Amino acid sequence: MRDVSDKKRANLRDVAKAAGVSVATVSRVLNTPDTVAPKTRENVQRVIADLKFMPSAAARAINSGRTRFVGALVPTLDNAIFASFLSALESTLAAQGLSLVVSTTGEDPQLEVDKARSLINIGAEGLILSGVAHAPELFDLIESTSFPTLATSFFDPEGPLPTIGYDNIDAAEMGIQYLKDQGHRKVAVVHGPVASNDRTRARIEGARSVTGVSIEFHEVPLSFEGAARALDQILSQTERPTAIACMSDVLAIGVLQKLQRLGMAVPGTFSLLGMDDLPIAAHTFPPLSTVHLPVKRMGTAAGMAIAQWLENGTVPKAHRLEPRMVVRESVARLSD
Amino acid sequence: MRDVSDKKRANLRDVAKAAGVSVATVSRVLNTPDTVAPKTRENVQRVIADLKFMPSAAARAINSGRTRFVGALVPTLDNAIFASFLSALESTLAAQGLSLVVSTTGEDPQLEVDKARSLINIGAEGLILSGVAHAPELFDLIESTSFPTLATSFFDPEGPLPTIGYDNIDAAEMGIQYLKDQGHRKVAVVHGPVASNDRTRARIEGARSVTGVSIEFHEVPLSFEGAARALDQILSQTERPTAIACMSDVLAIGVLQKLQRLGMAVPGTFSLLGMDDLPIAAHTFPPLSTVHLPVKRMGTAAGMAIAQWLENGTVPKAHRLEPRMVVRESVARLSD
DNA sequence: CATGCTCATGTAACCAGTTACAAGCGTCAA
DNA sequence: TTGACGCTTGTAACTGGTTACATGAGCATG
Repeated sequence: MRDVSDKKRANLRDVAKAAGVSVATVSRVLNTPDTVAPKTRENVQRVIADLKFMPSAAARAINSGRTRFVGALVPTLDNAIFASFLSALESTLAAQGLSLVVSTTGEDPQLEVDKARSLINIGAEGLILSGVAHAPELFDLIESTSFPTLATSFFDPEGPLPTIGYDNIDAAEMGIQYLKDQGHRKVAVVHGPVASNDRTRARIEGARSVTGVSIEFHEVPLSFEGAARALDQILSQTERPTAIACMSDVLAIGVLQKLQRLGMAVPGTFSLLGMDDLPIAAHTFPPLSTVHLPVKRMGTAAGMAIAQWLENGTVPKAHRLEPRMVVRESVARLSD
Repeated sequence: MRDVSDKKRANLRDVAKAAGVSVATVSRVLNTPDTVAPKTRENVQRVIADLKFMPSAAARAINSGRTRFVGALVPTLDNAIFASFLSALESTLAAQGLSLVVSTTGEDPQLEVDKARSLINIGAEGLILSGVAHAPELFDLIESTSFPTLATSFFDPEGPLPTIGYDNIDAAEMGIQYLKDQGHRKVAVVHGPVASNDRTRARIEGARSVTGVSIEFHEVPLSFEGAARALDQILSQTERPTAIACMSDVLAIGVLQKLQRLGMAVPGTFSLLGMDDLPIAAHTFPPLSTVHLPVKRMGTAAGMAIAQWLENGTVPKAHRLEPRMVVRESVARLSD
């Protein structure tokens, strides 16, 4: 009998009674310890320890209006690029006393809206979106509640939301321009699904913007299998490109492995360019030349920005992170 | 002026007033709509929509005692094996109406305790641990509060916590036994840090348990760089092994890439075996033979188990998932 | 026409905290 | 001795929901 009642988590009143003080005093010991007399304080603290009392976060939240957690929406965790981003984001938030709730959307705008709504419902104080052609309903939701929301993985100073990210057009242009500088005039671009993915669309636009290079586009699922399929398409053509530019390292690595299996040399037969700069890119054979996207810094910046926003109400300005061309050994210099 | 007051999120009382009903009726419309007269219900629902009312999760939690989220502690998000696990876990939880709060511990037992405490503090209903030599304090914390906690990434029917995972001893044994069956008698085992990582220790034990094979161990950081370093060690020896068994695919891929860079054939010069079966393992060149660890199923199982636990109070039984030898092309059959 | 029942709704207590305000107490100066 | 002040503590209202219980209307039945 006693055991059962003992099981229930102790609350403020229990502590107050056991310590022979009022609930206010206990609350003060927790929040403003220096306003209570040392003797009382120590007594209360002992009782708290004895009863293993933990204040209910929900009850606190109801008063302060602060839940101290933010939600992040990412398309998937299965691509290292997002995992890497979240990893940096989580550490940064943790250092600010905030927790991170993760939801995956699978690039589905409707699912994104639902999950966003759900995150807000359960009390997230802010939202961090990443890289999806967000459904208009989502903007309505965010705007109507003026909910602290940050968009990442792209940069757009004009957009309705503050963005922290890189310019995907630039990134792709930088990669293709590099290929051009190395003498490539015919390039195959391999990219993931375009539907409901504005980052990919921007990259295509960036690739197109480079003049003097003839480009063909291959849209495939964003996976190793997809990459292999793209390569099949490329090989089946009569007039082959000299370089393959992949809009994601996952695709580049898929292409690379398939080429090796076919016994085709990189950069001998094809030059190969990636984008993202996943950790593995430095360790492939040959090491992959790729456009580095600063996702770690993006995670840190997003974490800091949202923390500031929640703490001081300072709405972050759009924050642009520069992609960087990382030259390794997968692209050959073509002499004319 | 009006704008400012409009900004405040509407609450139950506001809705009740605007709809000309009592708070109880509004609450009923939300929770048990069929106990409210259709006319009233529709009226209230319209007002709710007008005011964009969203019930506060905190206030609900305070009554029901349920926050509807669970915490997961993983060493890192930068290894695909954990990201993959979390991905499955998150989908499963979402389907059960639960959210997932992610914390990373970097294999640091003290940090794990801190983060666990913090997760419980902020109201997590359950905890999912994975693969770390958990500090004794953590057990005290969990046991003293009989907090719903699940351990994953290993299997131990005797342990203090319900476990859902594979037997790491078995997994390693299976891999080394396979090498033995293929005629290998001298094997280099490459593994990550042993300190505060009981899974790695178990794998070493499993490798040792195979008789008739001479094994040397190489402990390195769990990264591509670490793998390269291990290979350097192996190559510097006078009597080289015929096979390299890596206790993680990350290491295996690191070794593979380094071997390629050195122009050494796999499985010609060395046979190579991995563990985890990351998606990329099927796409390396040559495709990597590896011990498949069912992390996706583990994520799903853990999600279901904790949901059941919270819903019905059914404490899950230890749940064993079988590793599986995946034979691809990186291990050569040695004739005697 | 009175009684009993069901159905819809309202009142108020309750959850576990925070906090404005009041009050008790001791100390010191006038 | 009295009043002012500061320090510590307690009372009770408040946060935003849920829900036990009470109330009252509408209808069928005796």
